[in-house]
Amino acid sequence: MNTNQRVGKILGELESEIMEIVWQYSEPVSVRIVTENLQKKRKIAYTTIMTIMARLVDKGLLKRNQAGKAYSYQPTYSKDKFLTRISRQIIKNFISSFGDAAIAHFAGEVEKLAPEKRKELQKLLKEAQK
Amino acid sequence: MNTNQRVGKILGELESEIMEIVWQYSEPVSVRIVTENLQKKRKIAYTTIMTIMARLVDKGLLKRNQAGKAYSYQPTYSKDKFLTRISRQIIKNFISSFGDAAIAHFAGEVEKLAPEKRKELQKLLKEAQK
DNA sequence: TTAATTGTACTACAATCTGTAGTAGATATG
DNA sequence: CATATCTACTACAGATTGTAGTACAATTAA
Repeated sequence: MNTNQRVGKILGELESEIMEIVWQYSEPVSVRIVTENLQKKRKIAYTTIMTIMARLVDKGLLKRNQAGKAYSYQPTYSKDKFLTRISRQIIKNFISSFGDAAIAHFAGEVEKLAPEKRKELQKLLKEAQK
Repeated sequence: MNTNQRVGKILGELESEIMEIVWQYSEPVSVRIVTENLQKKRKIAYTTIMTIMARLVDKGLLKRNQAGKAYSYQPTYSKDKFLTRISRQIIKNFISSFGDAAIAHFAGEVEKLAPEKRKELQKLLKEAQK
């Protein structure tokens, strides 16, 4: 099946990478810092990062504050909270595209892909049942 | 949070609609039939449907056979199988973007969104555990 | 058999998203 | 003041999706 390569993608590749870096810091970060991080891996222009970070601000995923001359950026949501929200959206979309039955597939697949998480999931389910 | 409107979308809106229609038929369908179905809801050109169905063939989601003059289209995968595959891809993408922890969120969210599926999920988990 | 209908192939185009980055102008620093 | 740094603005290409027209082929109706 050749659905596009971005099936179920939430953010662009670079957007995700940047978010990961930002989440790694407990302090607000500058474009400079993110750029340095990314340039360890590959050549990429400062202004590219800047553009993407501005877009992440537009999307509400980053907040920024003036910090002297430069801006400093912070995640709007903790990674945890973000993942929760995003999961919810994905699942909602999924259901709204393909109906309620869709959900069982998620459960099944989550399960298969992370057998080591099984106990954790069961705990979650049990708790929810209370 | 304002991530784009297509967060976690698998197919385009129209693409999904068309797939749903095709899945509804046990027989292969023509573009004509799908068009008639969709036109009950809104004005849309025959050629539009045709284009999209050709794209779905490209993506491997539909197969087509010559049926007299026209083509007839069939889903490559049952809806069930499709959902399974797609779920898997989404989850993989999710994990590859956000790491292993991501998975627990899915579980949690699946759970919250479909409390009535809880037993079903538990059954799934139990079976998988054998 | 010719004309109308129907179907497909091909082409096109706009909007959106993403990655990529340059340039200009402002500001801070030496 | 000169240089470095930072942001704002602009640009652009490729992919995806929705939208549909046109041209040509084939089938069917008159």
